[in-house]
Amino acid sequence: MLTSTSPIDQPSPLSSSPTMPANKLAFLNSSSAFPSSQPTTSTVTNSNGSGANMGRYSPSNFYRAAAVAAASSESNNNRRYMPSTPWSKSNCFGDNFKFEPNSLFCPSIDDNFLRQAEALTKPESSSALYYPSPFACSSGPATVSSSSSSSSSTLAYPGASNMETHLLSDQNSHNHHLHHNHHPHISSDLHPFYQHQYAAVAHHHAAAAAGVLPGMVVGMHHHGVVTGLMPAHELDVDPRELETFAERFKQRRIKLGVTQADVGQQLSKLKMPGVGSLSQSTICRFESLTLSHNNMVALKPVLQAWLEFAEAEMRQRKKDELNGSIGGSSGHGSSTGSLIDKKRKRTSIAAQEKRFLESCFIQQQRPSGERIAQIADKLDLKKNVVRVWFCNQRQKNKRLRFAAGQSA
DNA sequence: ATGCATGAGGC
DNA sequence: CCTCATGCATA
Repeated sequence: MLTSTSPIDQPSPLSSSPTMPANKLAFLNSSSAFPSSQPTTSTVTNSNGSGANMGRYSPSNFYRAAAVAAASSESNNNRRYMPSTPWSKSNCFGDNFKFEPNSLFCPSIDDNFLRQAEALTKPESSSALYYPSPFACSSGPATVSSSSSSSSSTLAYPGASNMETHLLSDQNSHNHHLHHNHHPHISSDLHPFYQHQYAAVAHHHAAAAAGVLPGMVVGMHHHGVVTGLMPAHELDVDPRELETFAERFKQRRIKLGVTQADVGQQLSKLKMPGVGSLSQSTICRFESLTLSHNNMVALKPVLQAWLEFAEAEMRQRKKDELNGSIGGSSGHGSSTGSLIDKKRKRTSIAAQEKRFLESCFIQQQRPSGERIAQIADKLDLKKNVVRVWFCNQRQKNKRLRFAAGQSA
């Protein structure tokens, strides 16, 4: 009763063809008997109460508008947006670029699809054909085994080694010039494959002339997201500026002795219209520039406001102390820890499965529901898990990397 | 810092 | 069922 089944959790119509789970993973077991052939969190029993008091934001049209506008802006070719509108379902490139001639007629093609993905997961097979990346075949098979830690999924691709990812950032002409080494892994987050896609997508489709003009102030809001104070033209925001700000923000934040989580919480104190609190995750992502451009742009003024607020506060405090005023007054303590919280469990997809998924992704970034079901079936994962994985993968793929080719 | 997840809004 | 912003949970 209490457990509300997640709405997206569908019974997967395709699973009507019960296949033996044992067979499904045969390809995985063949080479190495991996400990847990199943996701560590076998079932997503959670259903989480979606935090009764958790304010959850939703995307605003605001962002969208900007994204679309970005798509039509020639001066911003370097932005890696994926304008949702233009290529939502069928796009000439980037999305479904699988070159199967008659994939719709042959029933065995699907099988072929999975076989391909399977092949790609095997170190021996250098089917680099499916890697549009220039580095695709630069380094041999090897690397796959290094992903045993299951945490570095993005590097798990066959042939995606540190060296390559390094090259990758170079290709982007994005050499962390000013900022130092704090996040060595950030620039190596994207697989060459992804980069390529982006490059390809970036230059076309200016056709979708957005109805959003730079300068128009979309004051609309739905529930409580950041609304009124965003610059009406995100497009004018230079990625370099964001990068600089993010870096500086982090430094000053640290100087203030405030954690990312603190920032998130204190944000609500600002009482900015439509601005509540944010999570540590978001602050972290902001600082590391791992949010979408629009998201960065939207959050920047908010965080900037906080920064100024916090610094002003600190100055004030220091002043007070110098005046020999009454200090302290930072008492607090009562915090009842509710242990009866129902925690949501995170499914952990094993490295092997991830590799398979990644291979599938290479063939098709937006697999159909049926395909997803097949994959899920093969990996013995819930369809929804696979679906979400693809969604996240796409999103990750789209994730911004600022300062790329911003030399002009 | 990041993987898997939720949910709103949109086709 | 997608995208996008965002968060919990965790490595």
